[in-house]
Amino acid sequence: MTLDLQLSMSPLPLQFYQQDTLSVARNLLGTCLVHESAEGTTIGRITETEAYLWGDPACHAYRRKTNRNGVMFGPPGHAYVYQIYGLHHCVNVVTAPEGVGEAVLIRSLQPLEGTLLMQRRRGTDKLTDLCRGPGRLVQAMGISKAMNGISLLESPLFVLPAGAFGSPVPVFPMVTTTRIGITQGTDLPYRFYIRDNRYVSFPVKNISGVK
DNA sequence: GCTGGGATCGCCT
DNA sequence: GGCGATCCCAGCG
Repeated sequence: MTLDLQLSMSPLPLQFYQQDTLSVARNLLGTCLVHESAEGTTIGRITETEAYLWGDPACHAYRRKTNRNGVMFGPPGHAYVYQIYGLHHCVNVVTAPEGVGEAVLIRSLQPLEGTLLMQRRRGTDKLTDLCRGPGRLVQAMGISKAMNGISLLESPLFVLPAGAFGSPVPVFPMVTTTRIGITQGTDLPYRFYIRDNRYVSFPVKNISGVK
């Protein structure tokens, strides 16, 4: 199938993001994140996610709604982009009904289209370094803080179902572990990734279950 | 108004 | 595997 035909596929609909947050985190594995920018189109298969839930001390929305986390309290199916450590940005998909602050962090992608553009944006040729890690993938995809709050149901930023771009749509083994880089809620098994995939940030760490 | 911590990365050894 | 860069914002006063 050509790129044009692939892109004619429909983005994941609102109903996808209305699933409970852990289901969204699991079901995002294997889907394809697309950004149609002025520089060109980049696409990556989602290989690693983390869920951040209501009542979860590691969740940015744990305490209350603020300017920074406000988008998390909005309707599902939107992008939550924030800056971390003053240098990098991370992208989440907002889940849960309006008023409930939950989201899924996208931690890694397998580059599928626009890899030359990704290499230029990242300043490296190494395929595995383009989108492995939340800060890296945001840079490779050309996602900016200005995109905080935009809808994920339409261009320029959206997700195509698993099965696009020759994904192994049937089944792939999924690993469930604790989350990376947090100091609270470290025991919660809210991180998911595709097993044996090279494009994962920290494989096989604190494995609590393999499906 | 000030202070400290944070869902990271790249470079160094 | 360790560490420095670097800045927004929440929390406190």
